Amino acid sequence: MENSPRLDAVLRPVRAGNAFEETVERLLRAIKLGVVPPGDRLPAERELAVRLGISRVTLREAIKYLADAGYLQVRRGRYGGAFVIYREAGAEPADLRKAVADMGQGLADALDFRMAVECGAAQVLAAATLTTHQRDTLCRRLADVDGSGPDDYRRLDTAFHLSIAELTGSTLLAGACADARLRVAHLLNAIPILQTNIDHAAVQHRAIVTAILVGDPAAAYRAVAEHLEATAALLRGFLA
Amino acid sequence: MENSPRLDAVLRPVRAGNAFEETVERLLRAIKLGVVPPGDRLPAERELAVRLGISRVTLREAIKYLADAGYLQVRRGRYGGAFVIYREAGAEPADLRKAVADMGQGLADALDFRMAVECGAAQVLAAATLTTHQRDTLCRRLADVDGSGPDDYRRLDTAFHLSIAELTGSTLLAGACADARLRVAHLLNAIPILQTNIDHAAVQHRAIVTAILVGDPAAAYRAVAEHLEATAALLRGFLA
DNA sequence: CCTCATTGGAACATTTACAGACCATTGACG
DNA sequence: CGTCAATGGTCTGTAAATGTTCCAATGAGG
Repeated sequence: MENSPRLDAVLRPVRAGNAFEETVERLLRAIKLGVVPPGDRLPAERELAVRLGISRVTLREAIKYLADAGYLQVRRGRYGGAFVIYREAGAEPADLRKAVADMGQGLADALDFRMAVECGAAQVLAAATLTTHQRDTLCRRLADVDGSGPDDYRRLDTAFHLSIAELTGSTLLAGACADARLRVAHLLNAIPILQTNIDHAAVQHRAIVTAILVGDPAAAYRAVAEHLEATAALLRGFLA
Repeated sequence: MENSPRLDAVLRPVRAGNAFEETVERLLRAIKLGVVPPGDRLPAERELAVRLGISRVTLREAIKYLADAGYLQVRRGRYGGAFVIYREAGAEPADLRKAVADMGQGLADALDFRMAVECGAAQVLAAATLTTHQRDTLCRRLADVDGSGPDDYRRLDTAFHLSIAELTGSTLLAGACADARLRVAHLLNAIPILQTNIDHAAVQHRAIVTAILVGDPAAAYRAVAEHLEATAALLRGFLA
């Protein structure tokens, strides 16, 4: 019996890189996913270092790097901090084509991963008994997306999708969804935001929320799958 | 707009502990999952260190610890190595209760994660067009479990479940499923293997395979969810 | 019975990461 | 207009982890 695939899956690297690299990656994720919106600041260094479980020195190196790269602006003194100054630039179709090609095999991998993990999260949430607070949060996030302007759309759309995973209460699941989304985030950002797409997405978002509130996992799956398949098909098109 | 929950999900600790602790944990999981069956040996230190992305010194400390704890026997010279001498002892209900209590909040987290990710994987696979080879592999893994003896049951059951994720072709998804299963493996091992459960599981396994082969994601979800919910409910019972 | 490739064992210098203490700056608020 | 709390900036010593090199043991195969 071959057990090499499982061996590879289990005996994989213990750590993705050194502390500095992992920290940069983590902060970049928070920035690109809009967890900390442009103009806002990261938590204070001392607090953030504790959150991330690293030393302040290492954190500062990562912040320095991101400041040099143009993502953060650091200001001293009380009411200072590391402010997000990054804003997603609209990419050219040629750039998107190149980005898709660069991912190669990784694109299908990432899309499948995202599909599995977001569908799973929605179903888990639909199968759970929700508190009033959970229902309210979900509806509020939906309203946020619907009421957003062009500048905020991506960020609030991301917030909506991630909140589904977060509401399950599983940090592992939330982390997986955040990871999945980040892997395709730069591609999604390169797709122009058309009113048609927004309207279409709004209908699908509402279907997802309804299925979850009603407690229908099967409907939740169909709604999420349909929603994600739309963008996935668009991206896959660039591979042909 | 509150964004603290998303902030917690993304800005969480970069590393679970020091390299030594993480390595011990990783090896222990490989052993308890049966990825390296009793009597077999781990890969050579030099190779394993590369696989795990750590130094040989750190790996050796972890191996030393596991040898002292009675999981491994280390032999020198050519054809030597670190041999697995651990055999799953039927755990006392008290031990299981303690183990469940120790996981605390992490248990619900892990169970939800596993549910989401395994359901998602099965649905992705069911939605895909499968090659003959994929179908054969799936059926073979199912047959392996059905034809297994008490000693091999856990290991082959794990192999069956993981092969679903592997067959999607997404390494990210396979990794997530392996991770999910590893987190509850030691609890599952503590549950006695009853013929009733095996028979019940066999029916459910067959339902999962059928749903995937037929290409029915909804049925795949129901089958996997029902299968996982059985053990999840059992474990949750120890929290009450 | 010897050889030797392969394996674990041990020591070294170097790099990375950490913890903690202290300094410098800022701006809201009294 | 000064205070001072909260923030980033800097330094030092310590511990952890690494990379490298060499040594020691083993046993299948010649």
